[in-house]
Amino acid sequence: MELQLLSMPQFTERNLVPVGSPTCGKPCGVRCRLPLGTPTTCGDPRHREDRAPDSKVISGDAPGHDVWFIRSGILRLQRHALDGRRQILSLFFPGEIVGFEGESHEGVSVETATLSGLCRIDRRKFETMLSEDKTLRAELFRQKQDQLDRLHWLTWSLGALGPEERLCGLLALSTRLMPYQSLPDGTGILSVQLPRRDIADLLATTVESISRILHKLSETGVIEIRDPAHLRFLDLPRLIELGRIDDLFDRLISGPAKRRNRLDAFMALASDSPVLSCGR
Amino acid sequence: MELQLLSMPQFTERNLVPVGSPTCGKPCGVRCRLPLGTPTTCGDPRHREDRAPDSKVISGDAPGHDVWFIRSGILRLQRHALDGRRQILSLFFPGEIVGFEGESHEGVSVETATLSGLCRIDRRKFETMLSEDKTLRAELFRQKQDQLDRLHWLTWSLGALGPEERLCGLLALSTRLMPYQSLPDGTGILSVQLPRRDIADLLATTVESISRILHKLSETGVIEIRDPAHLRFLDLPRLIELGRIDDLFDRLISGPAKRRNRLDAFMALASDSPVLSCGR
DNA sequence: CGCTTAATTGACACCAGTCAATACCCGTGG
DNA sequence: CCACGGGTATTGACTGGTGTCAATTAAGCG
Repeated sequence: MELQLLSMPQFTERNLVPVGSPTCGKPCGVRCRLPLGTPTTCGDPRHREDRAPDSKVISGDAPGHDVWFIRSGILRLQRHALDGRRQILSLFFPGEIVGFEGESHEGVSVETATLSGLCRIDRRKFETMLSEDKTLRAELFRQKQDQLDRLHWLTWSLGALGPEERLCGLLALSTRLMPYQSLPDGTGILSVQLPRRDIADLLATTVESISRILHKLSETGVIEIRDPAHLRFLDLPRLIELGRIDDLFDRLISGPAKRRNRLDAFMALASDSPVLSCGR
Repeated sequence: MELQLLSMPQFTERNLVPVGSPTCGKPCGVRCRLPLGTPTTCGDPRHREDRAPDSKVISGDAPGHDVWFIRSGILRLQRHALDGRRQILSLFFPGEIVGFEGESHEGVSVETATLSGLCRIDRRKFETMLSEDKTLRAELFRQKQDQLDRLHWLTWSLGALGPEERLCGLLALSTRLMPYQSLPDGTGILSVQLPRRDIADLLATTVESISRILHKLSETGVIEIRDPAHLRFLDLPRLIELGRIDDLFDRLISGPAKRRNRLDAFMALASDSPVLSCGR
């Protein structure tokens, strides 16, 4: 049972919003401005687990009888080939539920990409909750659709775009997925939460290419590299353009909220869903 | 309203199982051995539409207030770039429901890849059916999961494998997705339903590469090319190996059936679901 | 029997992955 | 305080696979 504590030396920096501006009052880790799902805090501390990066959550081989709720951090759904090649198929963000369906195939696994706060839920208990709570059912359905949307983007990118375009697209999307501070002058600073390796394996390219592209972008004046984990976006519109996500941008981000309305119409419920009182 | 009749000259051949062996009694078009979903025939002829290949079903721009049930044929979910590049994100098979959610983004569209028999369902009516029929809800959820599984395979392939491996994988999977006749000697004949162009755009490669790979495989003795639309698999295990889907193979195919059991447990219902009495 | 479209084959160039070496950051221990 | 060590990021040189372009063949249909 690998339960690990918070202070992992080499990652403290990565998980903070460092640039000097206290826009959000709280300690503001990954919680900051995340429109996906509802990063509810788990009430019962007994079910909470704080995980260091690269810690295994779902192994794929060992089915594992738990469902996970993400309180904070980013998880990755990945797949390894025998020769070591890895492809990240999807990322999971705070508020999302992982491990109930489809994440426990042979060969695929789920791990933490960053320092993460999870909440463990017993599978049977979760199924009971599902059968009783329409709101939760609707939420789960919604999340599944979100995952499909994101996967559609990734598939499109991998198939039709080059490495540079893909990276630009990801960067643009990251303004909504990771801590991003808009500055008065229209620029903004992104805290890159994912290590290079994960970015590379997500976009099906290499760390070398990532580096090259990033520096090329900085020479073009699109971004400014403060340090490897902090990028200043000088021209976000251009980034969106380069990433060919003009149309996808809104949908992929604001989708969840809009979609919920349509679903609620027939899947029942009225309240705005605190969603999970986790465990108990 | 582009309702077209069955006899499209240049595709008659492609849509038949031609090789001399009447294994399946009926006229046996795409209906033959399709484990995905339940290709129920639509009772009311008024809602039925037979579509020629490359006919638009969902435009993406014009929302379109219909949901579609696939009686026969294969549909493709695709996305175009401004410069003409196209990526096929997913295929839909008989028994599946299309157009309810997530297929009507900006930029993406759904078209018929082969001659197809559809059934048009009014969106509002469909929503009503959904709210009343637990079975249908469960089925829809199940299909969403199936699409995720298939998309996971595609994403994995695009990201981690080369064109040759991807094609081999697709071919292996096609034994369950398209008409495939197992012969006594262990070999089998696949009727390729998709035109080269669609295969290329699905696997993010070119028709030239497809051709080259196919002929290379025939020289290696893995397959035999009877004609462009009919391949004889001399060594299916090798094909599975080359496509790196050893583990995925079963799951991707038999998944739907198994999964249903788990879902039904809490999403209610007992019967084996005729699923849709379409329209009315 | 000629037309259009699809499929094949060949020649070529270039992008991006691979390998290898260096620079950088950070935490540790002397 | 500084030297060391491990990991990450960066940079450079090289090569091979694949896409691109163009031409040929084959097939299907009127």
